[in-house]
Amino acid sequence: MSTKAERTTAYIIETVAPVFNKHGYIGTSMSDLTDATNLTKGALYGNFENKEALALAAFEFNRSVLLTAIDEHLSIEGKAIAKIENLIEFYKKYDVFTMNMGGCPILNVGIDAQHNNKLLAAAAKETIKEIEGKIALVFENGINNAEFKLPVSPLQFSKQLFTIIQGSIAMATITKDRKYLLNTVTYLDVLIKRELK
Amino acid sequence: MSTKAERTTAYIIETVAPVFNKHGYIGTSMSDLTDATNLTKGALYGNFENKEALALAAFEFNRSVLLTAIDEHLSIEGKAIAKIENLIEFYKKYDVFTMNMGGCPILNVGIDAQHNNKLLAAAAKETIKEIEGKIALVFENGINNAEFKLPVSPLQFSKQLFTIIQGSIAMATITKDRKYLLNTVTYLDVLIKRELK
DNA sequence: AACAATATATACCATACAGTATAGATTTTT
DNA sequence: AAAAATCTATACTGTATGGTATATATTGTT
Repeated sequence: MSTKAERTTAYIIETVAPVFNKHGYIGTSMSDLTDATNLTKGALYGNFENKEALALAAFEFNRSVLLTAIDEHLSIEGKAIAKIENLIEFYKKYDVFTMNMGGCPILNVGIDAQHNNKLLAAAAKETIKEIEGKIALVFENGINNAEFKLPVSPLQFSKQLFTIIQGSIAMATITKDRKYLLNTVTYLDVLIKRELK
Repeated sequence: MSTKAERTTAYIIETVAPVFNKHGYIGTSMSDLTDATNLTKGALYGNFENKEALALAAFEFNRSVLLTAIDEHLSIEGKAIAKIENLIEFYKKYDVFTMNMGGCPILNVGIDAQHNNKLLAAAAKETIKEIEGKIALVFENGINNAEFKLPVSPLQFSKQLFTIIQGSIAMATITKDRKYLLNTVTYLDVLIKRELK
């Protein structure tokens, strides 16, 4: 069983994660965090070196939740196309999924941290690479199993797929209109079926 | 001719615009602005009511520059398809275009202001609507002139086009890799030619 | 149960923040 | 060129910021 301190650290991270994700690195103050956690500064600074370490742990937490969900949707039994379709279905409800974490962590941190925190910005960039790689792997398997052919390399196709997904997330976020997710991602489904021959 | 005060106000706006666009509403301090403008707080508060008014004027400025460029690219002589292609060509070099303003104002402000400033968030949302409308109008003209048919309504098609564009902007921004712009927007060109029948 | 180790609360830094009052400088108008 | 109007610099609020020192509580260990 985990020690009390470990549980406190975990509690801080998961409580603080949506606050950072919503208000950004600079937009989140230490008192926002003491308010959210009902802990004092002493507790926070006892478990984390500084605000930056807290923000990094918070992003790492959201990132992990997201990557786990993506892995789950890509690892269902069946053909590669089914896996991709399953992932697209996941992104159709992405707004609901990211509700608790306060929006898409990649987009929020990636944009917010761009000129405010190098480590966070690098972490967001790295997460994109990771997801693209996971999707590319599925395409690669599909090709190797003679399921389909692609007009471009698996990684390139994966990048373009994820770009469109991230576009629909950005638009849905900024306009607060989930139709962007539904429509664009539905369109994606049609597109992929046409492209994979 | 414009008065001195008007010129100062204009100077403040254009100087302050990229600072706000890069560092966000909360991430930008009044001393950042006095540094950038080489003016004192007295000058800034003499020309603007408060920080929020400055941020709104700054966004309005960037938005206007962007909309003017879009208008220009959509109003060339020729068929609707040529206009759309011209717009896509513009977005291929969007990173260069937005360099001076510190990145895409719609994306930056739209994400940054989401949980930090309602007026700015609303302004970003409104700008998206405006651009979508402009693009939709071109599609509408193309249909009316019997240039092509669309699988969905002009506005819907415009929304999907702009979503993909904004996706490539988001990805290029977060990963600091302009290939996302080049590749995705090139892909868009192929896609449109196939879709417009 | 007692002790050592650790975690948290409190009180406190120095600094930075948005915003203001006002005096002095600069425009604009006459 | 003088007067009125306007703009800008300076000095100053009160508050909030991230971070720290230390005393007190709470754990984990024997």
